[in-house]
Formats: sequence, C-alpha cells, structure tokens
Amino acid sequence: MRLNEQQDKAVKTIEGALLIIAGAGSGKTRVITNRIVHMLEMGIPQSQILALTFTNKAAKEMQERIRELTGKKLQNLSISTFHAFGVKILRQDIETLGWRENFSIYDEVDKNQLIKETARELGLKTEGLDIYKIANLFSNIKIGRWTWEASNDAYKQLYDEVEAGLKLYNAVDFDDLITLPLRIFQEFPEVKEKYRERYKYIMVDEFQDTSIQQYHLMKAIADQNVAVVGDDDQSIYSWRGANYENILMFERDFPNVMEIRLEQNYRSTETILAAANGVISHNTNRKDKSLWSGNGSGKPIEVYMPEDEHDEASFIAEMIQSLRMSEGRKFGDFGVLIRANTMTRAIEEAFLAENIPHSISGGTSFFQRKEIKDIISYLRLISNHDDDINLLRIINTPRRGIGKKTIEQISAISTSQKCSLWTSINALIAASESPLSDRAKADLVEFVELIGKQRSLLLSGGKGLSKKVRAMVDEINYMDYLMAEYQKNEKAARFKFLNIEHLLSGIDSWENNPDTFDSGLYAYLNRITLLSRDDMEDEEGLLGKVNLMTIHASKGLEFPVVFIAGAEDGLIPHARSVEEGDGNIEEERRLFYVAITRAQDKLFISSCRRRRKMQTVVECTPSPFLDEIPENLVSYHEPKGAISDAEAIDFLAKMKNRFVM
DNA sequence: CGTCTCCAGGTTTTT
DNA sequence: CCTGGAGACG
Repeated sequence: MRLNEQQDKAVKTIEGALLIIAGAGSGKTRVITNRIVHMLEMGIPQSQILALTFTNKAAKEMQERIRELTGKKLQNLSISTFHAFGVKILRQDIETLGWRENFSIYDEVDKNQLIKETARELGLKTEGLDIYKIANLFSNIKIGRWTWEASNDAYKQLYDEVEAGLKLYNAVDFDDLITLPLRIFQEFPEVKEKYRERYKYIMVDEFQDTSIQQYHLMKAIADQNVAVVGDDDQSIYSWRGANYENILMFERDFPNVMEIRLEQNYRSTETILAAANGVISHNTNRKDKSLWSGNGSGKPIEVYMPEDEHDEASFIAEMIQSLRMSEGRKFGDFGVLIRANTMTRAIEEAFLAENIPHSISGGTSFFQRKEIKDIISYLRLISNHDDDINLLRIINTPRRGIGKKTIEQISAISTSQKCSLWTSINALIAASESPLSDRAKADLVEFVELIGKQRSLLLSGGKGLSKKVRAMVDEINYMDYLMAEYQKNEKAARFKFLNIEHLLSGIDSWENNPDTFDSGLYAYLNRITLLSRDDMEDEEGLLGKVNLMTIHASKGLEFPVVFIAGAEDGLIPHARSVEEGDGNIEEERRLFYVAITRAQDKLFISSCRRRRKMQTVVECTPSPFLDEIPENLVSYHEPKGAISDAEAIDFLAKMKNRFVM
C-alpha cells in the first residue's frame, strides 16, 4: 500500500521541527518507521538518530519493522523508551552526581519497602500509614507535579530520608531515570553537549503521553530536527504526569514547526469509527479533527449484558470459538480489553475451560513474582553490595538462621554510622568484640562468603551468564527451598519452578541475541527492571493466541475483533479515577475511545448486571459512555447457546472441503 | 532467637 | 488466590 499525501510528506520532511497529529489508525507507526528508513537512505548515520517511545513493546516493534524494511543490522540506531534512554545516560554519567556506576533500579515494590523501612527507623507508626498513597505523593513531588503544602507537609522528612536512603544504597527509582539525567544536564552542560552533538535527529512517539520532565529531557538534547507524533484524543497517562499540553509547549518552543495531520483511518470500519467519534466528541478539551475511513460500514457493534463476570467470560470464550468456525478467524485475531488487571481471572478461567490459547499482557509483571524477585535480588546485591533493600529480601531466603534480632543489630550500626547494611555486617564480623552470638556471626560470615564467591563468578566476564546464574540458583538451594515452602501446594511449587526456568532461558536468549553487545551482569540488570511480562513473550507465540490485556496496554495495537469487557459505571469510567478529579472523566472517555479504536472489523462491548467485588456481589449499571455511541450503530446481543447447529454444520463442511482438496 | 502457622487484606492504569 | 505480617511455638 502506498503512502498517502500527508504520510509521504511526514516521511520526507526530516529537517526542522515537525508536529504530526496522527488520529487513531492513521498509519502512524508506518510513518515513523518509513521516516527512519528514509533518513538512513539519505545517508544519515544510525548513530545520529534517536527515537523515543513510550513502551518497550513499541520500541521493539519499531526496531523490527525497520530491520525488515532495510535488511540491515541496526547496531547504532537508538530506539528506546524514555526510561531506558535515561538508564543509558545514567550508566555513563551518574558518577557526576555521586552515585556509582553499578547503581540499582528500584521498582515500586522495592520503593515501598524502602519507605516502610525508613518510616520504621524514623519511629513513625507504620500501621495506619497508607504506603501506596505516600509513594504516589512522593512520586508526584519528585516529578514536579505537586509541591509541599500544609496538607502533606508531614511527610517531608520521610521523603528526604527516603531520598537519602536511595543515595546511600546506590539506588535510583523509576522517576529518577528521567529527573537525574535532567539534573546532570543542568549541572554539567558539557555532558549535555555530548548528547546534543551526537543526536541530530530526534523523534518522539506517543507525544501526548510524555511528561513535562520527559519533554524537558528531549528538549535539552534536541537541536533542530525534532519530530513529535501524537494524538491528544489518545492521552491516557495523565496520572503518570503525562501532559498533552506538551503539544502547545512544543509549538511555542519550536516556532517554525510544520504541522501535518493524518486523518484517514485505515484500520476500522465506518461503524466503529463513527462510534468512536460519537464518544470522543463529548470531550470539550480537544483539538478538533475529522477522522474518516474508506473501509465500508461493516457490521454493527454488539452490546451484551451478561448476568455476571462468569457469564461475560463464557460469552467471550464461546463467541471466539464461534467466530473461528463461522468466519475462519484465528486466535490471534482477537483482542480482549479490560480496565483493570484484576479482571483477567474470570476470563482466563473461561479460556482454560474452552481450551483457548491466550496471552496476558501486564498483570503482575513477571519480574514482580516473588521467586523471580528473590533471584534478581541476589544478582542485585552481588552487583551492588550497598543495596539494602535487596539485601534484606534475601539475607534469610532461603533460611540460613539470620533472623529479626540479628538484623536489628546490624541495622542499628547502619543507622548510627550512616552506612549500608553490608558495611555494617562486615564491621560486625571483623570486630573482636561484637554483640552477636558466635552462631549468628558464623551465619553472617557464611552469607558474606557466599555473596563474595558468587560475585567473582558472575562478574568474571566471558559468555554464559545464564549458566552462571543457574549455578548460583543451585548453590543457594533455591529449588529445595521452593519445594519445602510449598510442599502443600505442589502446583504452585511447580509453577514457580517453571518461572525460574523461564527466567534462565530469558537470560540465555538475551545474551545470545546479536543485538546485545554487553552481555554482562550489570547490563542485564539495568535492562530488566524496565521490562514487563509481555516483553518476555516470544513473538511467534503471540500470533496464535487471543490477546487479553488492559486498555492501557493495548495502545498502538489493533485486532480484527475486539471485546471490551466490563463496560460498567465505576469501571469505565473508573470510580477511583473520578474520585480524584473532574478532569479525569475526560481522560476516562479517551480511554474508552482508545479501546473502541483498536477494532478493525467487529466490536463487542459487554456490561455485567452484577459483578463480584472483593467478597460481595454488587449490582452494576452500564457505562454512561455507552449512551454516547449513536444508537443506530448498535445491536443488542441476545443470549444464546454456544454454537448454533447451522454454524457447526457449516464448519464441518468447510473442514471436509479442505481434506478433499 | 529463629521458624512456623494462621489471618487479614487486596490497592486502576505503567516505566 | 497470594502475599506479608503478627503472634505462637520450639
């Protein structure tokens, strides 16, 4: 398919500032990839190009497509998420700020743990503290979205202590991955210059979802040639600091900007697009645009009102089976979208019952699973001894006799000496007079020796990281520990077992990937914290599976058939979100808009009459957004048996034909 | 002093 | 269902 006029212009315009307003399904990804290919064809070196995306998935996909189009190795082309780009900068230059190169990256769980520990040390009552809320507050403070006010002042000391803790442990959190590079650029202009000189052509995808900080980071290194691509109607990350007013800021900062609008939708039927437009037109705060489709009107949108979430799940499962037969659809043609991860369970059960292969994106990230975190914690401690949070996680896992009292004693030294736990442990071991029992001391010595030994093995260089990690898992008897821990639940044990195997094979394929230059431990750890579970999935597998994911995770994807499950008031829009502020209702509507526009041919929306929430069953009413879809586009689905006889016979006939031929 | 067992709570969306 | 924490037990 040829590029249309606007697309072509966007691809060919590589000098100067460019703002591409790309409506849903307007071939945005194609434009971006073709634009990079065009640059390469014009002789621009890979090393001068930087493309920033929002998710790892998008980055990976872009890289793949460019590889396919050019058939070249892309060794020097930088395509990454903002966060991964931040890591890259920090690995090079974080020492200017006083961290060491082997810093740890704390995820949400680690950070919450740190907050809890710190609160305990400060003598704050931990019970009654809503760690989740506090973490949220701290994050918003750090990214400059909120400021200290009388209402939250009480936590300022805790905040400062947590920050001091991060530095002491040689660790950073997710927000630091953006704010610390910015700080480096402000304080050390010569470092900034280095990056400005290298990257001459910058591109930002999903621009509407960049935060102010990310915008500043981009602007700090951008010179002239900057292209941003976005759609204000698809801005769904404001809770993370995303601000689509960046688009206005961009226009102000780059006054000579050329604006290109992509308004032809190549993805969806006219029916689906009309529904999406009907919904989004209720938003007041948006750039007006006229998306159109030349794909024909297609089939009506089907709305179904199941009894409860189990009914809903079996409706989806049965409909998938039925469409496979009647329309020859493949499992990979289906996308099932939900608002919250907790909703996966019922649907997954139905899929298992119907034998429907599926993959789930998001959810508890693979790397958040306890068994995986344990192993990673070892690796982190081995690479960064001062990493207290990870030390605490594994110092007695598997059990090695180091309990609460011993840890308290170590911790007391750390507090008084302002040093890490690792340093305290070594001091305690070396001290001739120590408050520790001989037994405790011996256990600690053994632990320190274990870590030391593994450190020299794992950092010894050369290939074979996965082998070394496997050896470590054996050395600490982790598998035995799992067996003992879950002896009452063999299934769980086996599952965790498999997860560790999965991790090891993940390391293996990473280090054998030709795109991986540095297959050392540090490089692996830096990479891994930013990954989520679906980034582990192998590509081939996904094509033959139904895709179950949150609406947020579905952004940028498309499916021939889409189910939007749980379109109920309180979920879409989410009650929690509405609670937080009035502006959120427009964001929730955009979220629904994103969900609708994922569909190519056929869209199903279900809204349960009842849904189990925690322990109780609550009555539900349909999402108010459903009323915003023009009535004439919708047909109400009548409940019926799984597959009608006619369809089954039809299917059998088709199968027979296939055999005869 | 460390380990085991039982119980409550669940946290919107992601890097 | 699964995790983390508190309190009993050895």
